[in-house]
Amino acid sequence: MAKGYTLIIAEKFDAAERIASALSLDGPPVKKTYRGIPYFEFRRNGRKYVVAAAMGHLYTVTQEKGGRDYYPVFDFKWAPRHLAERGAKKVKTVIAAIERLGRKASEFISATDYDVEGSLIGYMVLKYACGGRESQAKRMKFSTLTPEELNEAFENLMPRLDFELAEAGRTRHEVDWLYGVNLSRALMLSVSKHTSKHFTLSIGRVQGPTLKLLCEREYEINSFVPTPYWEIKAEGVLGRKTYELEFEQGKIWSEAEAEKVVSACRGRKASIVKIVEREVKRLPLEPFDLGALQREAYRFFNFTPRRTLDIAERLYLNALISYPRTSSQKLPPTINYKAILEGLAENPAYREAAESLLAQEELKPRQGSKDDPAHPAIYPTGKQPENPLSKDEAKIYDLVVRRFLAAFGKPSRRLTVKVLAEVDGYRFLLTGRRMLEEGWTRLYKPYVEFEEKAVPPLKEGDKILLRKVEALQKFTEPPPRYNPASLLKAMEDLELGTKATRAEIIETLYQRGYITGERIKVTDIGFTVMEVLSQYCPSIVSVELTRNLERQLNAIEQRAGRRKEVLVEAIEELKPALEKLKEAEEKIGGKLLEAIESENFRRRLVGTCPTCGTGKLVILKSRRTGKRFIGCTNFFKGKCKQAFPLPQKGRLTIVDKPCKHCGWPVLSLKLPGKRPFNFCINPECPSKAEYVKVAAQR
DNA sequence: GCAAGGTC
Repeated sequence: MAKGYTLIIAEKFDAAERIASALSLDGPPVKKTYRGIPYFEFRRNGRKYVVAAAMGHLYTVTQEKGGRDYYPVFDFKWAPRHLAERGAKKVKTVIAAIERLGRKASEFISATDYDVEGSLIGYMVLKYACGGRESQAKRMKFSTLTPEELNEAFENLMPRLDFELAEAGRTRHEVDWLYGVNLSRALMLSVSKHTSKHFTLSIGRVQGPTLKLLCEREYEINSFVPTPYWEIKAEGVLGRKTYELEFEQGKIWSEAEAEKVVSACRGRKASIVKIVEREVKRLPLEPFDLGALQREAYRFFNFTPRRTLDIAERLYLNALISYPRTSSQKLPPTINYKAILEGLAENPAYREAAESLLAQEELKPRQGSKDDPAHPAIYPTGKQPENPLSKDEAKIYDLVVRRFLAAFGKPSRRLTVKVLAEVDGYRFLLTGRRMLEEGWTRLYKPYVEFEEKAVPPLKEGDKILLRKVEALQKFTEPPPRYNPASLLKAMEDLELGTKATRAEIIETLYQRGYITGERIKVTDIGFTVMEVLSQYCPSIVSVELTRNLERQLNAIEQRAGRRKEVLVEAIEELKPALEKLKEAEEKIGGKLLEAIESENFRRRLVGTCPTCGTGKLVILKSRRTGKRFIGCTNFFKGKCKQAFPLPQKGRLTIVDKPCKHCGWPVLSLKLPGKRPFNFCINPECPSKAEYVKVAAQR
């Protein structure tokens, strides 16, 4: 065997630690650091091994040369990430550490996640940080970071890197860069034709179709014509009891028809013609993948997907939960169910539930169908927190723990009863539901909602008096607006973005000013961007671009396609589109700037002035002092002097709903690292008196 | 000041 040691490259620090622990046969590996970057050493069968960790992608695609003020730009190169992106300082040290460790190594193994991006991470590290060792390196192939699998992968090393996967990954980066950078610049530079101020605009393979989804929903809502319909409700009396009945057919589309039913049934006796009892068994909910955790956290705590990911990341780094960026819904036995439950049982909040599960004959969790090449579903590790958790962390932790506990629960059983009452051929429905056996739902409380509805003690042949029968006019409603959680789900369903990037891409759309509000509305800027791209480069706003790219990457993985051809195709598509965009630059920029300015005004618009009643209250900046305040637009006409002071620091947004105490406009202040704070602009607002009182009592 | 994808 060659002199020197074998260097194993992992995708991230946590994986490096697990790999070293799993492969080290005699005793735990030794943790060392180089300039603060940790790595591991161990021996196995007499040979020395060093495990170093990348930090995700250490290399990225960037412009070959030149500035950012022109397009088209088709020349790119791969470079260390700290040279290409701001805020990637740590990457420099990580690369330096791997370079240093690689110098004395005689053999190399890539042990990054076995997928397109992981294979590329390993390939780039071996090529650029290890002095061109990509052709000599071997590959560990595993699907979870369990000791068994890692040992198996190590004993059966692939003799070479998975170049095909890496090649596909490289192509993905490059195509995204070509489309994203060129089209984003086309948008921005068109605006620069009209103003010296800078406005950041962007578009890309994922942003495009996501924005389109929102625009289409907005069109549906705007063009929606409410149609009237009637619902019939009846109040039935039998003995001393009254029951609420619904017309079995549901919606009635004509008033005359509704009236006919009412007059035919009101005051009549209906006979119970049928009673259907059904027992419904429900399995526990699937274990959490990231998207499901983000949706539940939005539903119960109103956390945005991004906030949930941040919190989950912290819990993971504190070793309280497993890796959160997973798309798996599976809990493999190797995570050791029993040990985790025993750990959780040490926490009084979970003791009873955990012990009841440990007392079961068998621990067999519900498994979902979704899987992930590198990680299991999200689960608690069973470790006790060393420091008290923040309020937000405690919420997400509790949700993860209870979901995990629930996965081991028995199915819930509930009874639904449908009673059909008939008069003159018209049928009414009476429903009830009752929990027979709580099963897993008891373990998932308070995150399950089940409303019991008394089951009527009726039998066939009973006569029930329809004392009151009413037709209620209603109107059909447009589809609801997306919120951050439902948009995330839509992206998942369309396979736009990845589990780790979806939340961030939604945030980007907000930051660019394309969308606004929790119930997401598309702004003028968003619509204009969509309009421009639909006209000049429709592929960028189409899900088909992603589908097509997936097909091409698959072909590359199968050695049936070539990276070069894919890039040429992308450039051939982009070139004419960019030329036309440039020709129309003047016009496009004018439209965009107009939209940006109207959106900027809308964002500063607080509401109608309560003092003069005609002016608008707007957030303004004093020319003299540079301080921001709220002023009335009638000030400039010399008609109104109303003004309110504002906090000078933090990001201000205007809240849709007026103050519930006084009805005045409410602003939201977001200071870095803090939660948004809402306040009403009325200095005399009763809520403030309350606040002052509470503060005084402290 | 531009993408999307890893990870912190």
